[in-house]
Amino acid sequence: MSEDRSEEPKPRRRQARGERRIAQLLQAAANVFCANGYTASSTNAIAREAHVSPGTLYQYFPNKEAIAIELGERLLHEMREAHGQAFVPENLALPLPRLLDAVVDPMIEFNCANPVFLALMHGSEVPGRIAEEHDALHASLLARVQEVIAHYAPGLPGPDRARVADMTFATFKGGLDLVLAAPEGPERDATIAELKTLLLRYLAPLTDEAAPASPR
Amino acid sequence: MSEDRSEEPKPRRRQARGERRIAQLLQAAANVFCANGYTASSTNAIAREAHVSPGTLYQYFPNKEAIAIELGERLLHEMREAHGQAFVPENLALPLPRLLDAVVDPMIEFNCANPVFLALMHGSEVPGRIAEEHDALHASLLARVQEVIAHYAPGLPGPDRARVADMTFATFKGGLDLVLAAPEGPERDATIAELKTLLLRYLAPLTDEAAPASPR
Amino acid sequence: MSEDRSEEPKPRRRQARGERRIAQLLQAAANVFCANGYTASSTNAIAREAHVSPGTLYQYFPNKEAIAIELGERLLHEMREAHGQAFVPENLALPLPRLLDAVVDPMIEFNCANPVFLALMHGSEVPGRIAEEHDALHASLLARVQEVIAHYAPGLPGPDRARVADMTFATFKGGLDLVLAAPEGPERDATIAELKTLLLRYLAPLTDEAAPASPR
Amino acid sequence: MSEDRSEEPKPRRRQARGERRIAQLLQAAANVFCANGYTASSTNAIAREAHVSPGTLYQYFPNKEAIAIELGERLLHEMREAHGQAFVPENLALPLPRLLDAVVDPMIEFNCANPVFLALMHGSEVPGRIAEEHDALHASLLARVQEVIAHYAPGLPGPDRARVADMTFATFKGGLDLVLAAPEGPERDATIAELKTLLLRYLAPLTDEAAPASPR
DNA sequence: GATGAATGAGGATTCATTCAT
DNA sequence: TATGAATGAATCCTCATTCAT
Repeated sequence: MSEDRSEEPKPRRRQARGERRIAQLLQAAANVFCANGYTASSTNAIAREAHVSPGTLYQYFPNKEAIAIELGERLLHEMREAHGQAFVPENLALPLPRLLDAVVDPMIEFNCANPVFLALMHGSEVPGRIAEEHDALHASLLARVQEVIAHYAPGLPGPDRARVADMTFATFKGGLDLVLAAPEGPERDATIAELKTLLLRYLAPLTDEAAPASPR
Repeated sequence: MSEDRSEEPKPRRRQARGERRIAQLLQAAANVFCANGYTASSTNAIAREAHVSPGTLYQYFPNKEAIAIELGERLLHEMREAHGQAFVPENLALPLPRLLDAVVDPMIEFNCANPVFLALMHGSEVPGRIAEEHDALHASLLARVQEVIAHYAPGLPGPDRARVADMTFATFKGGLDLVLAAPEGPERDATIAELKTLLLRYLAPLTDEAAPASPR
Repeated sequence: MSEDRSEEPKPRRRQARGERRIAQLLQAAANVFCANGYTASSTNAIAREAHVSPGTLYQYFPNKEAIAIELGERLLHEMREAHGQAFVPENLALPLPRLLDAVVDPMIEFNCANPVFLALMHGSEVPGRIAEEHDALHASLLARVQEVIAHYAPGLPGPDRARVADMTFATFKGGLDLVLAAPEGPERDATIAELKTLLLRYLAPLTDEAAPASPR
Repeated sequence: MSEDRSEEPKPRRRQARGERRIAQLLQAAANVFCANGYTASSTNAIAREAHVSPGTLYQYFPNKEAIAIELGERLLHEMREAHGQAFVPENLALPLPRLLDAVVDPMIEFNCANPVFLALMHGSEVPGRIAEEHDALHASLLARVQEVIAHYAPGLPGPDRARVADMTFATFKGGLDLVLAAPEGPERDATIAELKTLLLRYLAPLTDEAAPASPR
């Protein structure tokens, strides 16, 4: 609050306030989106949750969609910064079960801490048509999965790899729903373990060159 | 539901007319829900799609939610009637890959023919809190999965079985999204095959006592 | 109001009600447009003036602009029906002063009775850029003026005729403002007379081949 | 307004700065009013156009209306200073056609250079009720016209003179609309010439005592 | 002064639902 | 039964204006 006079305090202050407001609004949006889903959330409700007037909200975001987009981007960055090391080369060298731990655990942790993330991924709730807004979020994560798969199953042709990545990701999302729905505690832990088992069983044959890749 | 033959036809007519209206409205609702998602669908739009006035719609359904519920129930019944034999004892005796074919294929077929089904399951899009309306739908299907799992892995303790069923079902839903998003044709077929592979790899160890259950 | 039972009364009633509502809404819009101008008039205010809810207004008009358009068209039709005979061949045969009486008087009368007309012509208040919505209204009237001028000054080249028509019409509009601003009574009458004098002096030389056309 | 030379420069600076701000804001307002009309112009848009914050705008003007008023007054002064000599006695001695040139040409030039002027005269677009804000502007110009007419037609009784002045001015405004709407170049020039013809034909009989003043 | 964040009432428009016919 | 007119609260968003810094 007191001005440090050897620096540029005015703009700093202003921007700091603006940033705080934005964060506050995004947090409020996260709460409201979680509670009602994106479509059913109103900008007025978000403003109310943030204890600001609707006008204030619109000073920072041009419309509802922009809030979701910004929220998604922030979450993505946050996730990368917090758990980005999951995809470092060292981890890629791990055996699959360990890699799954390294990738899935922080991901789940992050989603437990930020349940909006899933809410945004479920997006505009229209199946078979993913809203552009959430596309980026989705695409970015999918790319990660593809990388890992490419590393583990280098022999897999591109289209197959894409399909496996899609399926892996879809499965993970489905499992994540379950994890978030489970009450925190042993039940949730067991669900997490089960999800890892599922992914492991699915992906192990891809990397296991000796074994017949698929029993079909 | 079963037809009593040889009785008073007049009231039957009335009911028949009502039934036709209801079917018409539900079909319209299905279209609209598919196009826009449940939340973004308006009852006026449904009435319009059904070539009926809003007042008429409310003569058959007390509110929007009731439409979704009834639609879900009908779809469930339809699914049971059309593909209920998937769960007959004969199928339960099949080896797992065959059972998967027997269960998954009609299920996917049904969902391709009735994409609302998935739309309703995604429900009110709020993760971690399944709307009561779609609960029944969900629960009913889950029960089926549990039965099959109970049959295939009789030694599995109850809680584990529930968890496996949940996970299986969640995975199936996730895969179904992918299938419906894929363009009809070879791509969709490949996605279906992949989904079955996934399920097979997940479930096979449960039933395959001789084999090492899990590579972990 | 009473039902003639040998005809189709139901639809008639409905349509009649709708028509009445539309008329009521347009009348309300006329009042509000007159009082505040188009831009500053709110649909809510129009609905309030019509003693209906905003929703009702939107059952008959898709948006504010549509109200202005419909209002303009109705006024135009009304004007044509009420005073369309001003342009009949008999009048065209009159000497210019009589023609001016025949054309200007009913026009002014109509505008006194329907002051919205002018409000709509002033349109979206942006000079040099006439809103499309009111264009039709404007164009239609202008065409009439051109016809008369073409008849009175057949030797006038096309572009000149257009210019004269534009100027005549602009002048008339300007004079109309004055007329409407004047308090009803002798002052208004004098203003009307003055406007006719103006128009006569402007147009007389065009038709009066014998006289020296213009002192310039 | 006139500069007192050789006095304290400090306060002058401040005022100078304030003056610059005001000029900047008024110029911005002019642009915005021209583009959207008065009603549809927002103070925020004006501030933005002036590259200034809304707060700054309100430091110089108490409200939106005050901006229009001040703008109108400045334009009036500017017009007087730039073209005020149009009304000097020498011009009044000219024959009417020459006087029209002397008065109309600079007026049109000024309006072409400052199209807001017309926008403000059209004012709040409500016909038959001239907003007080623009009243002054209007009245001032009208007074000039009255003077000229009084000079040219000294025998005209007061009320008639007022009416003629009103009509002349209204006509001029209408013609000005046309002029500004015409594309710069020969078309605009022709429109200007036509407007002068119109005014000449209207006013000539007033001054031309020999001729029968009005054919009515 | 200058800033720009903040306000909250108000604007256009929609929607679930009701009601008179 | 069926209609569609009617409702009014709620939606998204804007704007004139104020205020703390």
